[in-house]
Amino acid sequence: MPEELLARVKELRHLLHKWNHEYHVLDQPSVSDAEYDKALNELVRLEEENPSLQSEDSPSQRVGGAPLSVFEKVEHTTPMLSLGNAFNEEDLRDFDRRVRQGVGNEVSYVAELKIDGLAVSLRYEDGLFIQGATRGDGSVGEDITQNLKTIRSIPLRLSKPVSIEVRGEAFMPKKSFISLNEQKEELGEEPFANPRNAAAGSLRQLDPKLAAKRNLDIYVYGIGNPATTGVNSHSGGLDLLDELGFKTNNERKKCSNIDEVIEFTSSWVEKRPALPYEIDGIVIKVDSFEQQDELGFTAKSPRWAIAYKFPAEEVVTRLVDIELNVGRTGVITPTAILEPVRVAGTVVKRASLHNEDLIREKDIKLGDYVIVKKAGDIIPEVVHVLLEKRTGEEKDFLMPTHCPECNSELVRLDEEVALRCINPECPAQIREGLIHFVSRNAMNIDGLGERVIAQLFQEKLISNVADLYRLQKDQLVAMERMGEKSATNLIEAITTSKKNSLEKLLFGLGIRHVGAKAAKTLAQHFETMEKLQSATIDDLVAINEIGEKMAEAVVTYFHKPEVVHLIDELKALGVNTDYTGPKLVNVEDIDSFFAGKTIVLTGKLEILTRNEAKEKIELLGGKVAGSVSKNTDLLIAGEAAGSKLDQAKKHGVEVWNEERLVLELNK
DNA sequence: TTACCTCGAGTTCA
DNA sequence: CTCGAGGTAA
Repeated sequence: MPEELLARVKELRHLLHKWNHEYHVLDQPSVSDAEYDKALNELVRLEEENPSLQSEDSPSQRVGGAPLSVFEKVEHTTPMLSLGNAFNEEDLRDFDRRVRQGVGNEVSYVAELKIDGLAVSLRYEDGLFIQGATRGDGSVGEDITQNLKTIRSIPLRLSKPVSIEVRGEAFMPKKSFISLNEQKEELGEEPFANPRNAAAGSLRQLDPKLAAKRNLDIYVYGIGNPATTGVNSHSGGLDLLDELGFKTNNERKKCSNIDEVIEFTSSWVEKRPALPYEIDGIVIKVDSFEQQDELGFTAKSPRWAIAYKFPAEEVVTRLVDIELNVGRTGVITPTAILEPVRVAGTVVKRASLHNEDLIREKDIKLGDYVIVKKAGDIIPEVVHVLLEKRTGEEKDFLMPTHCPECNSELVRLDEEVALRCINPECPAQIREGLIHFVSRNAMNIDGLGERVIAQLFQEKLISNVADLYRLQKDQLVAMERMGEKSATNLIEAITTSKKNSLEKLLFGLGIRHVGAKAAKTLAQHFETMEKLQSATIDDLVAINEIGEKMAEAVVTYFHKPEVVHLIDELKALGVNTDYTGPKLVNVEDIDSFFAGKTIVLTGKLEILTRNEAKEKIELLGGKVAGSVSKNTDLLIAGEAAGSKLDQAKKHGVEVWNEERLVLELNK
């Protein structure tokens, strides 16, 4: 290989990297577009002619590589959580109060624009972009590396060889959206509904060459593994991201109190339309990482951040009808059928009305003009009726007295708002139950959607969940819109689902009060269906997280003769009924001082954060409680311990200092 | 709840 | 080529 060639390729890459950064990140181009394109074309040509020169971080990657056949799943190293929402000033002040209660009054916040796009994660190793993924459910997303590489403001190589995972929001600028839709219309194609959908659609293309044409952009706003970077605050993290060559959003402000935050949010309500991209709110984060750690997380979101959402767009339309649906549990849900109307970027035709009380409370009549908005900008909601638009032609809506599907009498169980069909043979309930059984969190049978289930049920090919495992391929092929290929895939998916761990089956069965979480707890504790079937109420209540209601529901369920029969059938058909997930370690089996003990932390800890301490204790089988009682085994008293220390003395509880705790933890 | 992409089925036309 | 289903995102 001629040396000049190698040198030229290197030079081109260097120049293109530099120009790219100037243009897309700094917004200060030093060369014309034509010059850039010329260099890029030369590089692409040289690499094509000399395949040995190709490289993952070459700017030539921006034009899009070979099409993919599927998106691979990727597990995020640290989960991508969603944020809690604030809809008004009061919510923000509540948030501030909670934060200061946790970490004291010395708090600064960083307020940033919340870009309306798609959350993505970007992984770099030794400064090289190696993988990009969607958020997915927070822990597992899809690998969209090839498409993300076509976004010019994503650096393929960082200014320093660090290994880092960053998070950002990919979006389509308003301008690109408008011109893309103009192009589409010229070609006679359907335009995209809004920039966010356009961006999402672009990133879901299997062919990255198409994504490359879509002019997407990104703002990077966070680091997944900040502990490894040496920075100690969110604002420091953003500065680091700038330094590494990422594009961050400059419209951010460090605020020393909540009033400044509120002023920032309200100033953007007016400035929002003038931005070249869409935003749907403001994100507020506690700046200090130490304080973030101290605040920790709730089950679904960090306690140190919140998303302020701009007031939702409200639109007037007419409610033409109310439809009734029977759910899996027999609950009757009324749904408003609306005259189609555009709200917040999409056309809304229906909105759930939840129950009869809500209809009465809002005094909704058929034919009323109503205000509609999208709560959290996603779920449509009828806000209220426009009484002044009443003509007298409106009709009262009456809840039915009988099930719309099986015509049996509906009942309202005491203290419940819902009206229910309690006929266990109600076809609607059976059908919905089957749909639930195959759904993702339950048995997860791919290719079996609502429609196919409804069709199978209609044609009496299945009448309970065991029948699914009796289906034959030729029965499927005989159905409408079901060919050889689909049928094979479906049978395969059904067979695969037999191997599922017990909790999936338990959740799928749809026992009252047993959701995905409880199903897992039960499966972990009992490990086999037989043991669970013979459990008594006392056995169940003894388990943490299982209350009386749930215990009763479980016992009642397994005592029904038809359930016993169903489970026998499933077993005979080869469905696994054992727990096959990671083994739950029995607390008594842990060889640790903390096993089975209840520990309370108080005062200011110096070595560990409160959360770290809690996690470590729980890992060793201990339980961390909030206040001291006679059941407390041990109190860890940090600096300036207060009333809890007195309480402990009163109850004769053993007291340790933090050092002693750390020693024991590290044993 | 709606929009978007992808896939397979079924139809139409060369 | 069109249609409808499934899966994913917000």
